[in-house]
Amino acid sequence: MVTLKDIAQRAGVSSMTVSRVMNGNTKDVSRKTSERIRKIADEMGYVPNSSARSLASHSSRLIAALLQEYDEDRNPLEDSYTSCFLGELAHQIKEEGYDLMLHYVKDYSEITYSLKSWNVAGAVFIGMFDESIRKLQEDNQIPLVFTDSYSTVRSITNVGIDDYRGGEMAAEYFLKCGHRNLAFFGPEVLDNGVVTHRIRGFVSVLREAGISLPSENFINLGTENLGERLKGICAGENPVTGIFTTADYCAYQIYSEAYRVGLRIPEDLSVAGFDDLSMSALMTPPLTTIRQDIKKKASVTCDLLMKNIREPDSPAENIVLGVELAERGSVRKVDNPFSIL
Amino acid sequence: MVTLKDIAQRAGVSSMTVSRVMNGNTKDVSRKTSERIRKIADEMGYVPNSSARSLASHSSRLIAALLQEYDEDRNPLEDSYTSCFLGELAHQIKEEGYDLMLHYVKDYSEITYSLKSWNVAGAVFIGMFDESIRKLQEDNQIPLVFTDSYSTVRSITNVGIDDYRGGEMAAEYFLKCGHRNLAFFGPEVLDNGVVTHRIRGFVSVLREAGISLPSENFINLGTENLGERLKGICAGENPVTGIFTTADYCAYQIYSEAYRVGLRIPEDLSVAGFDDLSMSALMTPPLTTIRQDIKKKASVTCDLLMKNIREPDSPAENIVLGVELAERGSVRKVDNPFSIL
DNA sequence: TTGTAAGCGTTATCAA
DNA sequence: TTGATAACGCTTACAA
Repeated sequence: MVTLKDIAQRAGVSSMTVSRVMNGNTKDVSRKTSERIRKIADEMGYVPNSSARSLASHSSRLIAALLQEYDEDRNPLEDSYTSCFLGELAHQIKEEGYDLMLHYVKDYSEITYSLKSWNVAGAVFIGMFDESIRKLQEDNQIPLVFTDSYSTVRSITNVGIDDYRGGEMAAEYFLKCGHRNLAFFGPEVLDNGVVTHRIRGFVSVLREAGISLPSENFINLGTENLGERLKGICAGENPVTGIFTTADYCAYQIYSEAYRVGLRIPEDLSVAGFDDLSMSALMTPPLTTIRQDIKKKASVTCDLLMKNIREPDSPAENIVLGVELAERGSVRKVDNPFSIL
Repeated sequence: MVTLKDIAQRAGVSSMTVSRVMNGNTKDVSRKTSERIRKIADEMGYVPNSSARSLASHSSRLIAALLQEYDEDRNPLEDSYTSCFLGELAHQIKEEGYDLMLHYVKDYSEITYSLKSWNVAGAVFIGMFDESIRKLQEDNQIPLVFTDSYSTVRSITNVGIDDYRGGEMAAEYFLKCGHRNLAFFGPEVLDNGVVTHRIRGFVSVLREAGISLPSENFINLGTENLGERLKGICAGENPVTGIFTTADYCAYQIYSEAYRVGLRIPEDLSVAGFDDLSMSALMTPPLTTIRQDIKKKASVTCDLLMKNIREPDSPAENIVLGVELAERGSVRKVDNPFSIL
C-alpha cells in the first residue's frame, strides 16, 4: 500500500505537502512541487485511504441509502420503482464524487448504528420511515432526505409527488371516458402513505360527480382468486368497467388474472396504474397510468442532499413533484348516454 | 460521539478491556467486568467507529458490488435481472454481518481505486468485466467473485449458469412444438458473453435437426421499426413461427411491437425468453422462458465470497447453476406434418 | 510555501 | 485477566 509518507520520501518533502497536493489545494503549494508530486503519486499508484481520512477529518464522502425491508421474502429491489430510483440516485451520487452504501433496514436501531458507524455525510430514506423520523433526526445530526413521506413532523427534508392529484387525474380520466362504475385495487391501507392519498384524490373526484365506491369494489392486494373476484364485479346488473390500481405492479397483476379468467383489457375491464414504470408501455395493451418522473425525483433528492451537506443550516424543504397522465391503451371509451363530461 | 475511552473511564478500566468486550472476546475478560462493560456501553449508546477499526486492523467488514455502467442513460439497475440479483446479494451480505457499497463503474481505473480506498474485504462483479479480470486480480489481493464470466483466465472465482444448455432447451422446445422456421432477437453479439453461448446452444440443436437460421432471421436489439420487421418475417412463403430472445426484457419488446402491428402471440408468432424475471409470468400471454434461479445465484455468490474471505487460500471455483424450462403460454403447438419429434 | 506535532478511535503486541 | 504503548494513514492547527 502506498501512503502519503511513501510519496513524501520519494519527493523529498513532508507528507503534509503531499496531502495538500492530493486534496487539490493548489494555491498552498508551489506549482512546481505540486506537479512533481502528482506525477510521483501517479507512478506509485497512490490511492488515498478513506478510512484514515474519515477518522482524521471527522467527515466522509459517503452517502447511505436506506431501504425498508418489510418482509423476509419480498426484496425491496425487486420492485422496479425502488430499483429505478436507487439506480438513478447511485448515478447522481457518483457524479458528486461520493460513495454509496446500501442498507437494508428492518429495525429502527439498525439505522442509527450504520449511519454512525461509518460516519456518513448524509442519508436517503427509501420506503416508509414515518414513525421513526423524529427520533432519526434527533439521533443523527447529519442531512437526512426522506422520500414520499407524509409524516406530521414539520421540519423534514422530503421529496415526494402529488399523489392526491394523481388520484384525481385517474378518476377524471375514467369519467371522461364514460366510466361510471369503478373499482380499486391495491394494498390494504393502514398507514398515511402515498396509497392513502392516491385513493383519496380518486374518491374525491368520483364523489363530486355523484359516484360512490361501494366497499366491495375495494379489492386488496393479495386477494385469493383475484381473477374470479374480477369476473364477479364485471358481471351482473351494474358491472364495474374500470379499475384503478395504486401502482403499476398492481396493474400487472390485474392483467395477469384478467387474462387467466378470460377478461379482456380494455374491452371487458379498463385498467389504470400509477408510476409509469418502464414495463408499462410494453404491456398488452400498453398501460394507461399516472406518470411520476422517478429519475427526476432521484436527482432532486441528490441535489437536496448535497445542498444540505454543503450548507448544514439549510432550512427543511418538502419538494412535491408533479404527475401527469400517460394515456395509452388500457382504458376504453364507454358509450354512456348519461355522460356529463 | 461515544468512544471506547469514554466507556473505559466510566467503568474504571482501560480502553483495551472495553475493546475486547466489544469484539466478543469473552474468554479474555472476566465474566463480571464483561457484563458490566456491555451494560455501560448500551446505556451510553456506543457505536464502534468502522473507519478506526478498518485503519487499525487493516481489514473491514465491507463488500463492494460493482456494476458495469455501459452507457450514460441505460441505468444498470433498471434491468430487473440486475436489481433482483443485487437485492438478494444485499440481503445475504447483511445476514453475514457485512456492509455493502454500491459502485457504478465506467473505466477500469475506478475499480481498483474504490476497492483500495475503502479497504474492502471482497468484491462482487455484476456485468461484463472479462477484459480486465487478469489485471483486477493482480492489482487487488482480495477475494473477487465474478458472475456470468466466460473469461479465458483459468483461476477465477465465478458464478454462472449453463447458458449453452439453456439455448439448447429453448430450441428443443420449439422443435417439440412443431416449429421449423425460427428467428432470433437480442443484442448484436461481439463479445464472448452469455448471449453468445445461449445462441450457440440454440443454433446447435437446430443444426442437428437439419435446420439453419438464415442471417436475416437474426434481429438486433435496437432495430428500428421492429414491428414491421417482425411482420415481414412472419409473412411470405416460409413464415417464421417462433422467435427466441436472449433475455426476457427482449421478449417484452417483442410483445410490445407485435401488439402494435397486430401480430398475435402465440397465434401468429411464438416467443421464448431467457431468465424468467418476475414479470414474465404476468405477461399476456405468460412468457415461456428459460428459468435461471437468480436468488440462488446471489446466495451462492455470497457464500463463495465469504468462504474466500475466511479462507484466503481457497482454490478458484467456477460454479455453474442449472436452468430449466418454464413452460407457459407464449409458444404454441404447430401442426406440422413433417414433425419428427 | 513548507514543515512539525498532535490526535482521530481503534487494534496489535507485549508486558504485568 | 488486564493494561501500557505504539501504530494505522490521514488531517488540523500552528509554526517557521
